[in-house]
Amino acid sequence: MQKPSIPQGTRDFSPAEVRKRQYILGTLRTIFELYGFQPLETPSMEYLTTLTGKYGEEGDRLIFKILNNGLHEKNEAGKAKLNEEWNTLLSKPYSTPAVTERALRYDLTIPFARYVVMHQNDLAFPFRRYQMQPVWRADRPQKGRYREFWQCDADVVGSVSLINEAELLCIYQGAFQQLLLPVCIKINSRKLLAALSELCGMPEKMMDITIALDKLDKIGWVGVANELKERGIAEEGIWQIERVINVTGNNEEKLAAYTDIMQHSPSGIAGINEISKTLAYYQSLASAEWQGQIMVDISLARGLNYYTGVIVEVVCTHPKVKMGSIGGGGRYDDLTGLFGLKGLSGVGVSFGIDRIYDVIEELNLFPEQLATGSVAMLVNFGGDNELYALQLLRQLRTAGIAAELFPDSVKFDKQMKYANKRGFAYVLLPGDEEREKGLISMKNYATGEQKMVSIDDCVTQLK
RNA sequence: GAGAUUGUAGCUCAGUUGGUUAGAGCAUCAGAUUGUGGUUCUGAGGGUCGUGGGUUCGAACCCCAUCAGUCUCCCCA
Repeated sequence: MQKPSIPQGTRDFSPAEVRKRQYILGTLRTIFELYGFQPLETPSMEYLTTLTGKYGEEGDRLIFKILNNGLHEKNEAGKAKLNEEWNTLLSKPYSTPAVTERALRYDLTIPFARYVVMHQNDLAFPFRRYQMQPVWRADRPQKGRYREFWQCDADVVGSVSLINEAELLCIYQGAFQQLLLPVCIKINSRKLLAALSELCGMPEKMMDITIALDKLDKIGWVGVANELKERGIAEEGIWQIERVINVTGNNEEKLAAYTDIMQHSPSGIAGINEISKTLAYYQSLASAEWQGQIMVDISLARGLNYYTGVIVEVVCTHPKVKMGSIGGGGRYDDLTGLFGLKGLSGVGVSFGIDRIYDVIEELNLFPEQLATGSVAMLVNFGGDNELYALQLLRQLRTAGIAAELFPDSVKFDKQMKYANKRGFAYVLLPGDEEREKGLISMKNYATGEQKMVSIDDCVTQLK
């Protein structure tokens, strides 16, 4: 007999975990709907050609590929070709259509772009959608990183207004407010990062500067300066970057200082305007009760290289929590251009629900009542009592009370132990005496108190 | 792609310099108790010590290989 196990980087979600996850997903869904976003689902698999080349060289390697079916059914000519391609395949990191032409979804953004292009005639732009589905990556799993995990995205395409950015900030605020998580939303613009590399006189080094800068809160300025040096940035450039990093103050003060430093850079000024306009819209739309702060942070970079405008990232500020970002997003111009639909700009945010789950769990902020299933269990006393129990069960369910009958007429204490483990609020005892009198004994399982009541009273009390 | 570390009962783990028949707790099942759970008590079942070689009179323990898990770096969510 083989020992059962599940593939590396995948997880089972037990009932209590599913409930907690659904609590998070449900909260997000309610918010998305409140802001007028529409639900979208796309297939678990896409054509490999849809996905390759969209996530960079590293990304291509991490796409889960699906072996073609019917490989064994090929005719002789097919077999020869397959043999040849198989050998090529083994010597190279990528695949060939003879062996694989489908792959598991790597994220939700590219399938969304594909969907928008395919359905452009049916959609009303600006189109806002939210999507909550699993994605797969053939990465080496480690703490908090899985090969199968869920993403929760909300995006708007077909509008360049910064009102969208402001609305997405509000979605973050509203969602984390409801989930009781204290957060800080960092905001930056890719245009500012571009301006920064201009300031160094090395616009072509933007990626290097961005990657190094992103590590600021992890390795500190000295570490970043070293990395910049290694990546070939001149002393003069590093000095310029340090000058910008050293700017402190509230958002207005920071933006004013950046304006001063970058006054000769058109993209710098554009980035600053973008951020301040977004914040202005946000002020008008924001609710006074939201606790989370929004902070301009020029060291914020975000990994994906398709962002072109405002970028944001959410971190939990609770002192007990040592966790990276729990959400992020930004604007990407021309995402659909890859599939032939030019000039459509989009902006979106993503919630890292596995991390959000871990944080809520650590802070013990899941609502208590999530853990319950059925309210009551009926003990099975067998014989005529079984039929009596079934009638009662029907009445309870008709009244909307979640209840279940122990299906086997086994020893009493076994049924009671089962009830205890399941954590029912009440156990109902339809035995000989109750049946003859047309009553029911109900036992409160928390207090141990038990009484015999009419069936109507029982239904009323459980409601 | 690089590195560290761990594989012993369903689960969590002991197991001494290599030495009889490999242990504990939890879980399961049975009984004390055929209409009263959580706390008790008694007993039982359950292991090819990840796999394959090697060293040895003798290997869970030492050596080699291999597979798998976990973690770190890279990168990312």
